[in-house]
Amino acid sequence: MNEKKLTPKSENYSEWYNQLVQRAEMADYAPVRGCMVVRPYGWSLWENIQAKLDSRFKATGHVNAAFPLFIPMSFLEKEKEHVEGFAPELAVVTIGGGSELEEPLIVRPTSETIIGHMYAKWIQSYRDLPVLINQWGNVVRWEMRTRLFLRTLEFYWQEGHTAHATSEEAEAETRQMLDIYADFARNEAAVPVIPGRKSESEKFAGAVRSYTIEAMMGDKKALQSGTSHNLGQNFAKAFDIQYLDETNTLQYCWTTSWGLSTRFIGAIIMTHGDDQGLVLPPRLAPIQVVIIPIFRKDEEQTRVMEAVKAVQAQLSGFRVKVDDRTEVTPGFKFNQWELRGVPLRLEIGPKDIANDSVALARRDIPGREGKSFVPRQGLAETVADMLEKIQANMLEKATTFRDENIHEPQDYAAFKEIISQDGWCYVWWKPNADNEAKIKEETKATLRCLPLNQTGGKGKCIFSGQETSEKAYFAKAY
RNA sequence: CGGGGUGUAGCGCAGACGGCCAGCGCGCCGCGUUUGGGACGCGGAGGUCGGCGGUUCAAGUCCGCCCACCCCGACCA
Repeated sequence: MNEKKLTPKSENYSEWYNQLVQRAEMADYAPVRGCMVVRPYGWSLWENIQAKLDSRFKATGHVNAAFPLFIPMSFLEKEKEHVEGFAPELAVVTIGGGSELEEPLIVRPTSETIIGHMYAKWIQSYRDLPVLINQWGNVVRWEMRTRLFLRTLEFYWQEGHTAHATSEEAEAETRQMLDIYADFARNEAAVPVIPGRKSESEKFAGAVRSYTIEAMMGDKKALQSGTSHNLGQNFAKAFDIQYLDETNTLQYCWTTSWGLSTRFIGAIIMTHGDDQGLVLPPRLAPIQVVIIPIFRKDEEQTRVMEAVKAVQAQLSGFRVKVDDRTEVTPGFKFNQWELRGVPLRLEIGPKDIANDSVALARRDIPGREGKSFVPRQGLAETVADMLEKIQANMLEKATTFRDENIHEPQDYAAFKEIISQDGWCYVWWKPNADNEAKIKEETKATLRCLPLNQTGGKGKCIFSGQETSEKAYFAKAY
């Protein structure tokens, strides 16, 4: 931890990740096993993620609310698959105020049940539909193995829960939210994702259909980065969420749920990070431009700091940080802000003042190539333009990397070979849970998704050889 | 829960055969010189050696039990 350089990605990827998260002050280990403290820099990134998602939710008619952390144990038991799926990872509260509770409370692992309970109260008529509510909160799942951001006992997320009059409407909502996640991932986080449907064995406990956005990390492992579920009438029936339709007939609602968590921060780190540290997409970066003043003598300091103030004012439209510490050298600051992934570094020294210019260094292009000297005139436009270029370049680089590592083997032997080298396989697939399990056992690869934009046509299933019209992605995953 | 490993200053570590004052690097604090790619000098602060018990004149050091964490497997956003 005290060495100056990070462990290189190529040497030990998970060590690189662990060091980076901590050294960049994104998060730290909490005193409780598997729990994390999200530090201000990490939380700031999360707030920007929240803002981008929340505005998309609002624009599509959703409203926010807050439901309780505690859920009666019995609620979970009302939906068979749901309880089976979550029972092993529940935290249960049995004592309150010093005395044994009549009914144990679970700390929510997700809120379908308690929200379903409330929807049953609130919904009476088709006129009450649809109900489109989102909640920002935390949930607890007692996981075996944990990693900062990727899998912690407690994590932060948003969970949307909607109720509709028809199956078609619920499916449309499920797909709409998946589209929103995909759009957010690509256009705000520069994380290229593949939207698709989960297989039966990978779907959410209690869902009819689950959709996912899958991303490829820097070690080529897949990360499920957001999910959207069509719950059909499963929860409506379990919780009596019913409405009277136009013909005065009692009907069960059709519900959905969709979530994206702080795990996505892990996706950003592992999609873009390099051996110098984080590389944050400009649209989400807590700090977009860091200004580093450079001076020797007091006289220089005065002049430089004046120029810094002026430049800062020019850049008031951006998230700017001036690093005016005098106890560390500029070189130290360069490294530190690169570690923390700030997209653009702006240097101002005596030479720049003489030239009426500033030096700009792009985080996405290391070294001299990424550095340029630009005039002070029109600096705001230059910076805006450069941030856009960085954002675009990051998406392009990540997309290229991903596509280079997706292969289309023609037989199972080739499939195994690719998986053993951590590549992704895009193959014809005839849905079959047993075969899926066998592949997982033999190769450790799981069916990541059946992508939404299928190439069409027919082919022979990579495993069973049966004719099929669907293709699937297989990969090792987090 | 099975297999392997580690607990000594904030972090990373060193401390033969037990021996008296527990050390090194980084970081931290003070002063001075520095400052365009991780500065340097001098002076400081900081420790229940994971816990409990045992052996011994004497225990980071040997023995036992416990605890915590890490890595590898079975579960997962």
